[in-house]
Amino acid sequence: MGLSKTEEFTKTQNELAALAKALGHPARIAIVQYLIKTRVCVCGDIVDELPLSQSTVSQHLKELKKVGLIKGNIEGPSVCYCIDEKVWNRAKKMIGELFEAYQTQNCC
Amino acid sequence: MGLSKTEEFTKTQNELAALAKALGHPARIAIVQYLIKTRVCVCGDIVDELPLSQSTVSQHLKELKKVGLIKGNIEGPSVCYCIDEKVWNRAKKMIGELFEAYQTQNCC
DNA sequence: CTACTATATCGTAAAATTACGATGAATGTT
DNA sequence: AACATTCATCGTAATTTTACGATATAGTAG
Repeated sequence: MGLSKTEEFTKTQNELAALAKALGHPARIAIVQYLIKTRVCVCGDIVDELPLSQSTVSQHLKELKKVGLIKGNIEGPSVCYCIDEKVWNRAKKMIGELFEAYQTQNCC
Repeated sequence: MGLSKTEEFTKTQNELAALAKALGHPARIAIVQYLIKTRVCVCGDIVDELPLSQSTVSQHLKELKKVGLIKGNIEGPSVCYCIDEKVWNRAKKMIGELFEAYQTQNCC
C-alpha cells in the first residue's frame, strides 16, 4: 500500500519518524551538513555542491522544509536557506532522548 | 527513478542516511521503543503491540536488522529481538555529532 | 510421525520516493 | 520593454516502500 498507518501510532512516534525520514537520504544529510558548515546559504550554492539536478535539489529542500528542519528566505532573485534553530533543537532533543533511553541490557 | 545515487555521496553521509531512514517509520520507532522498554523481546510480543499484521512487522524488523540497529536470536520456536548495543551507540554518536555540529548562527 | 506454534518469505497491489527535463513565476539587468 | 537569472512546480518514469494474505520453514509437543 505504501501508506503508513500514522493514526495508529502516538504523536511522538510519528514526529520522530517524520524527522528521521527527512534525514533519511544522503542528499538531505549533505544539505544540512552544508548549511551548518557555511554561513551563507543560497540555494544555487547547494545545487552546485550536490551531484543532482536543480529540480531534484529543490525537491529535497522541500522535504526538509516540510518537517521544519530548514527554512528559506527570499533574497532578491535567490533564496537563502538555513537551519531552523527551534525545530533543529527540538529534533536534537527528541532523537537524543530516544537514544539515551537505551541502557545496556544483557538480553539475548 | 526512485534510486538514490549513493555512490555520489560520502560514506558517512550514506551511513547517516541509512540509519535515519531505518528510523523513518512510526512502526520502527515503536519497535525500538518497545525493545528498550521491555527486557523481554520475543517477536510475537512486538506483533501484539503493533497495529500491523505479522508479516508487516516481520518486514519492519528486517529493515532494522539490515542497518544493524537490532539483532535477533533464535530461541526455540520463537526469536528474541533486541537492540544491538554496538550499532546503537555508533548511531547515537554519529547522529549526535550531526546535531551538535550546528551552532546558532544568525543567517537569513 | 503428526499437529501446532512462531516466524520468515513470497506474491501482489497501492502509494510514495527519487530523479530529471521542461515550464512557469518572480526578480534583477540592460 | 526585452532578456537573463534563480528557484519552484509540473509531468513523467523507474524504483522502493508499505501492507497484507498465503505459504513455507523450523522447532515443540503429543
